[in-house]
Amino acid sequence: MRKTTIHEIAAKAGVSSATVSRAIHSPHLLNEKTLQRIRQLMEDQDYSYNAAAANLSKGTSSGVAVVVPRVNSPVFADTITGIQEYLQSCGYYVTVASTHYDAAEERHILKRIMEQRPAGLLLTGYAAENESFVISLAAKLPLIVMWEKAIPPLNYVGFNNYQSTLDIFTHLFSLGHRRIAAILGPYTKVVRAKRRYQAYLDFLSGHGLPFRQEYVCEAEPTLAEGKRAMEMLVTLPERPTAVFCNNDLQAIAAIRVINDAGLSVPGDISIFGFDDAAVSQYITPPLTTLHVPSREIGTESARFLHELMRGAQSGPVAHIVDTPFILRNSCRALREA
Amino acid sequence: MRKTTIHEIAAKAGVSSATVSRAIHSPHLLNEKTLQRIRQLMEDQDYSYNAAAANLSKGTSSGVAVVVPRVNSPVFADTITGIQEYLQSCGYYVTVASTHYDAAEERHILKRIMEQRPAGLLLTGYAAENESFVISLAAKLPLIVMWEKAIPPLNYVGFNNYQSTLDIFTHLFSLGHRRIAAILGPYTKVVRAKRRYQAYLDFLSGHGLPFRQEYVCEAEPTLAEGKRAMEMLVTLPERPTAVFCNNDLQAIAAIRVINDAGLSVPGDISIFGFDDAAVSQYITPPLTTLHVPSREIGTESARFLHELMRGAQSGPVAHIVDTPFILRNSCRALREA
DNA sequence: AACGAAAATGAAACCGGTTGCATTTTAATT
DNA sequence: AATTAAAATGCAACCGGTTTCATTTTCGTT
Repeated sequence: MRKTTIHEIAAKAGVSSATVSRAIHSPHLLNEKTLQRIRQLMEDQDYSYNAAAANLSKGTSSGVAVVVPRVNSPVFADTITGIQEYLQSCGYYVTVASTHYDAAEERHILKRIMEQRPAGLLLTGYAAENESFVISLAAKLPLIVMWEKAIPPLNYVGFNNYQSTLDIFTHLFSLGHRRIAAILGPYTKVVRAKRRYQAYLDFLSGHGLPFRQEYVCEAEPTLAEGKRAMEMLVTLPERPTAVFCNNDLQAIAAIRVINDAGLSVPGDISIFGFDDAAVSQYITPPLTTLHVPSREIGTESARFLHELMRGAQSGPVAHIVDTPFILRNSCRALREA
Repeated sequence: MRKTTIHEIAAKAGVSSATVSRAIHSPHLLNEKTLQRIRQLMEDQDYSYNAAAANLSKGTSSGVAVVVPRVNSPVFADTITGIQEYLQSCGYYVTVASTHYDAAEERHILKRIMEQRPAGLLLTGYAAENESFVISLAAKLPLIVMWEKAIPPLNYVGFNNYQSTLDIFTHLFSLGHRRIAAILGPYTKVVRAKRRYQAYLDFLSGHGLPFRQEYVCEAEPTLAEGKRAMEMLVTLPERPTAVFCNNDLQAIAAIRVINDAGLSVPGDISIFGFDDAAVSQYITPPLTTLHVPSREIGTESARFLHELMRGAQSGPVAHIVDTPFILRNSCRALREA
């Protein structure tokens, strides 16, 4: 049951294995008849190219690894989709790994991935404490950080999480809101979330608003966690009039909780989401949110990575995607009672 | 900038490369001092294991390929998550490929994947015309079909799409509905969708209901397509009183369309979804649907695959997961006017 | 001290392509 | 027919681990 090799094909075709190798990769420089003969043989013998052998010989593979905190978040799923579709069409295959927002696991995963000698690496952020490690990786292979600005020499495709978040709070302020709560991501662990938290703090102090511990929730970007956080907020003696949610899933769950408490969105509480998940425009009320072009981040990252992998010596990639407000109906101006 | 190899480590440690190889995989059969010395050297020299070399030598890799129609469907994303988490913890890495519901692409992808000599293969269904090809693959490596019953000798973890769908229609019938429309998947292409379509046909004829072409929509399982389909249905002179949606995303979009048309769910039209996506319980009205344990399908498939890959000679895997109704508020009994 | 079994290690073939360079074949030109 | 450039193909070392079988070391026993 052993696999046929190019050597066997070569023997039967009366040529050398080099010629068979060329038949696969550079058919144009073979004699037409030889080529036909070899191809026929490969067909007959059910030949299957052995990528592992090629990888070893060439020192690299046609694999690209994507590292995300979790696979089943809508936004990362979109990003992965963008990457996957683009790279698959270029002949690369995409391996996905998840870190569960854990720095140690991230580091371990990255090491294991490097053993595969991938052609490129796509990271969704990275833990702060792994920064120097990531930089050392970037010296070894094409690498792009996604979803966040990264410091040189790292390439990135993302946006300014700090600024975007700040803009949202400022917007809520301009609508008259003063009691503004924030359901944030795991800011003690994730750089991206940390920046958003910082934006919240700076917003408060910048507008002379008091910091209230009970107005800030650290939650994973899931429906369940959004629910948990909102359940806490809605029972507060002094309820917030507006809540920033770190992602749309949390926002959707928050709306449900608010409704279940007999309150209305945006009547009693305004909700501002983050990401603009596909489903957000279909819910009731349609969600006001900030659009993050998750899929485009994937596609663009893949495109740049592809260029780097093909050896383009372009300067460092620093691509900032646009994140416009999507004003729908879950947020409105506060009318003074 | 060449990578350090075990041979270099061996030379510096004054041992043979075989010993270094053992230090990596079977440290217990090395002398303690030798082991320490080698490990120290690996650390100092920044040694990185070359998986490609190992793959070639061993004839297999520690990679598992997952083939899905599309990555960013919530249900497949869940399945992939389940797979990924399970297998990553077992030391495998997971490569994802998508077929876009295209048989030719599926076949092409599978061939390319086989070049990687993966340790196992996980398929989300497969195109009907590729069946014999898939069966031939199953003879070469551990392979499990997910989301659908498969015929021997194929292993599968899934459920009976035909029966589950039939149950839903029967349920709607028992609620008094007679004008029942169906937004189906791409049944001309996907086996899974084809079976559901057949269930619809059999339901109609089984209950003496007329087949109306305008009541059946072929649509991809996306929000946009669900919207398109429902927009068509809602303008029909004789509107359906209940609509089966092939997946929850379509159902969510359908509800929005109905609301926008000034009608209510379930007041005017009952909606029955499929999948029980995480978000479905959070929307308004909470969606009545059929729960598909997407993540569990992934986990179970991964578990079985893992067993097969470790050489367990268990009989064929035929695991049917439970798909209970989740009765929420988008569906109700028809009261005769 | 001698012996045998167990533990530790080495030698080298092997996995299946790749590729630079050499060589042969073919075709074009004078 | 001779010359030469171009096209086609071969040779063989190489990529970096793995693994079988043989050999050497170590160590407990008598």
